Amino acid sequence: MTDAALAPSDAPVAATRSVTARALSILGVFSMERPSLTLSEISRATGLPVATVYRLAGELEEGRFLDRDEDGRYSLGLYLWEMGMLTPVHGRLREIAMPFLLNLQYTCRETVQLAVIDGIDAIYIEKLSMVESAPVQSRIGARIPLHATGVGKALLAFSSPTFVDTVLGMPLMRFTDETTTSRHTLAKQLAQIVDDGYARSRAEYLVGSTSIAAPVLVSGVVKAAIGIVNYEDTNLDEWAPALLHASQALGARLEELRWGTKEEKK
Amino acid sequence: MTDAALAPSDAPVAATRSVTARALSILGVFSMERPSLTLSEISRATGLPVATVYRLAGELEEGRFLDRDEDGRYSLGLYLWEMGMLTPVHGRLREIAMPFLLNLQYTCRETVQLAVIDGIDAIYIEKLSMVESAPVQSRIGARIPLHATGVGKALLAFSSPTFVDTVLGMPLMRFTDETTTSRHTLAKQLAQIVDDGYARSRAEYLVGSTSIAAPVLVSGVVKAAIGIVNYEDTNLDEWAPALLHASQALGARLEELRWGTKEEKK
DNA sequence: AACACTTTTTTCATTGAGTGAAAGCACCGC
DNA sequence: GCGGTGCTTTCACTCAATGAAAAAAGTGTT
Repeated sequence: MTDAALAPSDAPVAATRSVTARALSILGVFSMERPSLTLSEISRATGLPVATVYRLAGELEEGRFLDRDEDGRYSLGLYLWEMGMLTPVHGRLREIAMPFLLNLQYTCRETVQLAVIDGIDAIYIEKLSMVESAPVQSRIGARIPLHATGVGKALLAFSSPTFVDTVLGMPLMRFTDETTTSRHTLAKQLAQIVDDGYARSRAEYLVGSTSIAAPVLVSGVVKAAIGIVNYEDTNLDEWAPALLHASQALGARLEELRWGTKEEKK
Repeated sequence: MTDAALAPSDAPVAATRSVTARALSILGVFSMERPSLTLSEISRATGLPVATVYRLAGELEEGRFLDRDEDGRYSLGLYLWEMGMLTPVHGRLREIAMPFLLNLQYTCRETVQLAVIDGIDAIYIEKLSMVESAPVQSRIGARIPLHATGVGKALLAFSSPTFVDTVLGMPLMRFTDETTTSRHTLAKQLAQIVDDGYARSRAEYLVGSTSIAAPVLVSGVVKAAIGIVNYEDTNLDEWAPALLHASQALGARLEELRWGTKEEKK
């Protein structure tokens, strides 16, 4: 990505008038690709005048939301990470899921992942891998399409019909030759997944990657999905029983812990 | 914690005049103990007028920094978690450390933890446990004293003399009967730890918990510490070789990856 | 070492975004 | 129906945020 991509013309972004929104938009310009930025880069990326960014970034730094290294480059602060750890996805889901994921990982020794739905994407909440295999696409925090991965399809298959319709109503992006882009085929696959209890995916999102994934159901609604992936294109079905056991056990545990959460209204 | 603890009188907190600082202070009132709050609770906790909190929280919600459930309660938003994942501790440390931690966990099957220094505390960055053993004190994101835990002492022992002096200069809080509170004794322990290459701790912070921990050195400076803990008071020294292997391998890996970081200036 | 260029920091007069008291609603429990 | 509490909206006032501009500090080129 060149600097030109951040030219003011490309950034009608923060046409917002409110101070708060401006400050938040500063935090928003950091990304996996650009984990640290200079003052003027932020200014260009947000479309805000340097002087304004200077002041706001200063306040964010004061609040420990931003760090500034000796070169003057800004990066997201540790405090932000600490807050992330207070978030429900972490405290109420990842924390509780961890022992189940570890046990599963221990059993099959493949990469294990946990994902949830956010908007019309899936997000990886956790990924346990004993090797440094990490293709960028499957980093923790990464957003991935619901129609083209194991966990995605597991999440979708057990979602409400109206939500499925919404997703099927949108263009199904193609990522590889194997990506399912036909609504009809996908619908059939989803039905099959419900039948089987788990989803399979081969090279639909990333060439060479294979996965199986099962939903985590709490009182009948999908809260997450657990997946097993590898990047060697070997068959994973032998692990289906272990996967199902883990996802069901986690679901049961979450149900047990539903200390007064009234989320079933949804 | 009663609600009285949040009474206005206790909260001269946000005497700040700046809008940004006010908005950020709203995020700051969420904690492990209070992961979700109502509008008026936030108002009391921050000392800001309800109307102000109403507006600011509304903007934070718009920016997806806060979530609001159907009951109107606010909680920290998923976006905040996503940002946490972009933070250096996650992307540059945890991500890289994970395979090493998993391998260690796989070897010894005890709880494995990763911690770094922040200010004069240690912070747990990761904790891998196959059982739901989690005492609140050792949650990921929790701050713990440098003088009273395995990872803490490992971090401290390999820190710069000036930093050690700073920490020894502060009151060493007592947590259990076993906590080392004498500067002199602690200094001797630290020297011993440097000699041994790893730290030991028994019930110094939490009764019944035992741990060993080794520093992760990158170009000779401590960047983190890896620890093995259990809560059954059994001896862990048998795992010292595996622990040292993991921490050294991680250190080497981090050194290898230091793509242009000029942190050695420090 | 002087020059052209970029980035960061500081200043300051101007103004409109943020403010919060107060009133209006909504929702309890009694 | 009636106090009590919490959430939302309004609005006149004002002070904090603004950003152009100048100064300062750095970076690279000839």
